Amino acid sequence: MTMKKPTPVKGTRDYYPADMAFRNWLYGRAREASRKFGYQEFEAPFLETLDLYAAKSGEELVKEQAFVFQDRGGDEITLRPELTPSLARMVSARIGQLTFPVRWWSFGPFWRYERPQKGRTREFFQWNLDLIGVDNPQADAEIAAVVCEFFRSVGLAPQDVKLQVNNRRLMEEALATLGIREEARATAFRLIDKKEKMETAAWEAYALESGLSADQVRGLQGLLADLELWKQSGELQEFFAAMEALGVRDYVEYNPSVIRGLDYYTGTVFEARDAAGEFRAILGGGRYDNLVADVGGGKLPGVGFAMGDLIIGLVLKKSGKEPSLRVVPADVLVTTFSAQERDAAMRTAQELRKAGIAAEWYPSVERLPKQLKYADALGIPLAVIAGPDEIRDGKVTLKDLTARDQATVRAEDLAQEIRKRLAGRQTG
RNA sequence: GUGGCUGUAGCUCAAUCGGCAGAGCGCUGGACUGUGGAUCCAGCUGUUGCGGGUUCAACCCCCGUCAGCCACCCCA
Repeated sequence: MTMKKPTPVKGTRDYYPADMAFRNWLYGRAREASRKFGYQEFEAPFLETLDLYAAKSGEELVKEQAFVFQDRGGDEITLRPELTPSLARMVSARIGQLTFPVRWWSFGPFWRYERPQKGRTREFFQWNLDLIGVDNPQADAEIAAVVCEFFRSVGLAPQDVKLQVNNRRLMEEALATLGIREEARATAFRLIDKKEKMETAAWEAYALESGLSADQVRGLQGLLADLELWKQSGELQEFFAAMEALGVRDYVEYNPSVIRGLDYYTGTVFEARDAAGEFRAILGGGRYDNLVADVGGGKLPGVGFAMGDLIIGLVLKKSGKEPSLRVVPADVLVTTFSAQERDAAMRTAQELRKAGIAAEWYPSVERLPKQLKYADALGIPLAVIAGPDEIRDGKVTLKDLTARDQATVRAEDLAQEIRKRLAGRQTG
């Protein structure tokens, strides 16, 4: 009985070795930026109870977009759609033992039940980084500076990407002066979030429909056009000054229409975008001063961000900064000359491994050209050839596929000869 | 959840008005029996996503279905 060709689960991605190499590279860059600022790596469960997210992450995210199912005991379980609530839970559980401030980061998979499209899948990876226990604008700036350090390390300059910053407290005060009450704040935030995504006329109609007066709509438009609005916020003034001190002021800019979708943000909010504005936000984050308390911990302020692996990949590709990564780890292919030399070839490969060299052995007897083509196709730079002539003399031939030359050396000198070749390559 | 586009060889894609299903790349072999990337020659590969319908005849038109992509929504 033949099975119908199985299809992958909608919205998941297969990581073939080349994809895995990119993911690992991204992980490495994130780890390096995190490490430089003293952040510690942690991981949370991929499964959480549904109520952890209830009324914290945003209605839509939990009710519409979380993977939820019942376990065999009947409990409502969700595949985590984001990390911050888990982080808040973990911190809250050890609030008496941890040394504050806490600087933690993580890189792992998340799931959202959405319709897949460009830059969005149902299963994706996120880099999360959070600073908990400090509530000043300098802490916000440090978080932003980690982002900038990351961008710099992957080759994205301030002219390629911008960190756009705003502050919810500032916007709340500004809304109040327009006579927009607290009850209407969520609506107003939504309007702010929409402003840059809609045509002006459509946005105005939508705003009026949402219950704002014509005056309020005009006032809101005025706010969103005011790039100097941040000067009315002491927090943002300090934030930008701190970015200056950290030497990354050129990566950030004020944008009054950045507000972020998650409900738990309380102060500074930011998102990074490509300069051309072609893609969605590369990452988003901000200050959440009530979240730890909301999951039953004490009052603990926090600030952090999350970066998905998809958009950053698209931006890097678009800007030509995609790394060229070697997928094949082997530095040398030990060829099998014929059945008579097969055991000798296996021994040679094993000797190289003992010497710390990544060596592939060609696992069947084939014509030499085919074996060398294999090495070429995989990008293995060196090949070892040992036929009857070499073996009789206790020698092997080391072929450099890149330099297009070869030398016959004594078998016991092979590892050293290979190291010499590889060293010359890496410095060059 | 709503709307649009697309499914043809391993990959990228062609196929005129409905009239024998093709090319490039790749792969295999050879030119070259102990030496790779170039070149040349030869060769292999198909349930045209799947199911039904219309027709003398369907990759092409119609209906359904599945999958992928894109946009909305939301967000990393």
